[in-house]
Amino acid sequence: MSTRTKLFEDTRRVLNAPGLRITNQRALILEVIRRGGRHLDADEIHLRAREKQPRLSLSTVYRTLQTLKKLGLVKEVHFDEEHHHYEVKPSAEHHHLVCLSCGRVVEFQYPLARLVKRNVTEAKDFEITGSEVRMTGYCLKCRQERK
Amino acid sequence: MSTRTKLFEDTRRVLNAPGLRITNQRALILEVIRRGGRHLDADEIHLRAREKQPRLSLSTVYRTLQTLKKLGLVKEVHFDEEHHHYEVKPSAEHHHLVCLSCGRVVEFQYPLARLVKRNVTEAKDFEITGSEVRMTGYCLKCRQERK
DNA sequence: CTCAGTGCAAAAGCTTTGCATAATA
DNA sequence: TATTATGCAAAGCTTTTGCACTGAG
Repeated sequence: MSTRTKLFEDTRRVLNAPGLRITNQRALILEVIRRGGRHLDADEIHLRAREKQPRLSLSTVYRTLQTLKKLGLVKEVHFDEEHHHYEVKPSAEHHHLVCLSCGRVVEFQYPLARLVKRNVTEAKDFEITGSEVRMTGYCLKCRQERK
Repeated sequence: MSTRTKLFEDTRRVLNAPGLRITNQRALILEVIRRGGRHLDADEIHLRAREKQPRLSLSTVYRTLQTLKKLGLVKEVHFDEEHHHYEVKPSAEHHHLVCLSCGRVVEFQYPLARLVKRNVTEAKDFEITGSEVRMTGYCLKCRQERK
């Protein structure tokens, strides 16, 4: 089975919504997000995808990201300042530590949702579907360099 | 004591960093943020401030916001999609519920930081200075309207 | 009087959109 | 063949910056 076909098989599995078409671009973008480790932004995805498909446009990246978001396949996360980042939807709940000095993002697992959900749902009459915890501070390396 | 003088007294108390000057614009912007309830974005602040000082520019709003951020007087929070929002730095730790349907933001208090800090600091060698929890879901009103 | 702060306009990101063309189902 | 998706270029937004002028200290 060729790489290309395999990609398609894989993509078909996840992009099987009615009216949706499976294209090279989508397969590639999905692959990039999956391989790429976590927390890629649109530009980074574009960059990496273009290594294999140089004519792929940024707009397609954005449009695909929106599509994947609607399908619930990727999650948009909001780090510090600027633009959006995307990560494949994780199975285990995890959160982010952002270093204010070097910008590095570390993940940590902590089952907050369950803990908080019960309290909040009752107290605020809010049906919670997702949670994101972002803690800021300084990583070991930067703390050492400050000294 | 005139309103203007009172404003200045108040502003002086918080803007007393070396080299910083106290201006009408800063006093006004600070006032708007404080009165304005929570979660204003730059544009909204600009709008409200201009009711009293029509020539105040958006750039000044942005620059003041940066200044206040550096002074630790306001906090930048990241809601769902687009641009930044600002709130006066709260004394009590609180977090946000964002309704995916109507965009309403509800605050809730929950002493997460202490709880999580201990675990995370040790496990990840990360010195935590701030935390933000954003939970998404559907508020009571929107849930009722869906039915 | 000096230097920080302001307004204005222009620039600089990131993201979205319109339209003709290409590709999927 | 009927649509959906793409590429390109242009437009849209939010945010930042340069510069001459104003105003606080």
